[in-house]
Amino acid sequence: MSHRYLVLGLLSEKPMTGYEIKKRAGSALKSVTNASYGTLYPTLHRLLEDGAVRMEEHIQNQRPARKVYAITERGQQELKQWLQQPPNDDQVRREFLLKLFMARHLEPDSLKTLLLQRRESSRARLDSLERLRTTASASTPPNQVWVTEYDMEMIQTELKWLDRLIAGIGAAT
Amino acid sequence: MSHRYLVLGLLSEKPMTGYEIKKRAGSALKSVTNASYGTLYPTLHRLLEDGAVRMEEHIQNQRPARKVYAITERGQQELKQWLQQPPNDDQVRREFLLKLFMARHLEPDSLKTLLLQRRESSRARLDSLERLRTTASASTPPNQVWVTEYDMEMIQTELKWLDRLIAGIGAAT
DNA sequence: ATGGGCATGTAAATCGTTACATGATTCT
DNA sequence: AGAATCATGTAACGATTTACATGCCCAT
Repeated sequence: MSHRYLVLGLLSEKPMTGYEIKKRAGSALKSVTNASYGTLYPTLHRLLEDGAVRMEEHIQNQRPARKVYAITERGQQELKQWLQQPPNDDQVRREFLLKLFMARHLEPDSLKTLLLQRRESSRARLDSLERLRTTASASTPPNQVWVTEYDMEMIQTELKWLDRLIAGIGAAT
Repeated sequence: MSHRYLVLGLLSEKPMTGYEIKKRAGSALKSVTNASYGTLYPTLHRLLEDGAVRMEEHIQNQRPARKVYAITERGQQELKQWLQQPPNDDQVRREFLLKLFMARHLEPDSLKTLLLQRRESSRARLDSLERLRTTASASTPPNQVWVTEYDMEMIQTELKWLDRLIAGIGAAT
């Protein structure tokens, strides 16, 4: 039940709506999880039941009310306790790598397409991280910057590796 | 249903038992998935039903029979078709990074422990990859080597990043 | 003798995605 | 005019883990 702590952690920064949590999870924490609304909203409801968060409804006309969630004392405590435990191992599911692993069943052209598309999306991700970084105010906690740096370095390493591969298969043709 | 293709792909190398598939998935393909027996065995049964694999039982005394699975023509075809499709995005769940992101709620000592333990397990993983690499026979397909190189470079990048962080928080004390 | 590796599997519970439903506002 | 963003949520389905069940063989 790790999304519980994702949500709790984001709310410990500042009160937010479900929608905002999703956005933030999808930018700064993209390498941590890919949670969808179908996970996030029920998690929020559960947290509310358990008294780990509190909710304030801001009614607007003709639109769904913004439900702003804030962490409670109980929630803070639960979060801190969870933080003490050693983290579980990373879980991954990488179809791209799996396909590469089986590339021997692939035409050279399809392989090249696979690699080029990966490079494209990695580049895009790197750009968005760069934007995130320059946007970050001076008040951004250093530990959050560390995570962004981690992501950027990983992607840069991947890009170099991709470029080498692409050059390699190009030469072999 | 991506484990279907993981299994199919491994069986396209050579016939194997469920147990062997698990081992191989846990070494060469650790960065692709962390499938457990509870996923792998039912996947194998399903594949058999669908005629994508065939099974041969090798009875031994006093032990469960080894069930050796091999890919069929149908399976080959299905695998190739899947390979043509563009891969889904990577899915990740990284508690370690999430905890780091929230490290402001953590005592300096706990933070240091978190980082040191991560370094330890990353080192172990790097060692096992190095062993995998030196063990790899000359007949190992190049694309499989690429995946191992990918993993190694990622982990090396992570280790450098970890060392920097650890030095940084050490200095701050 | 103790632990690790070999070797199979199932059932319950949880977890998560996808697709759907709804609709105003603001930017291009 | 059309696309994107804001904003909530549910239901059905599918995927996965965890825990359980069983037991021999081999090396230290």
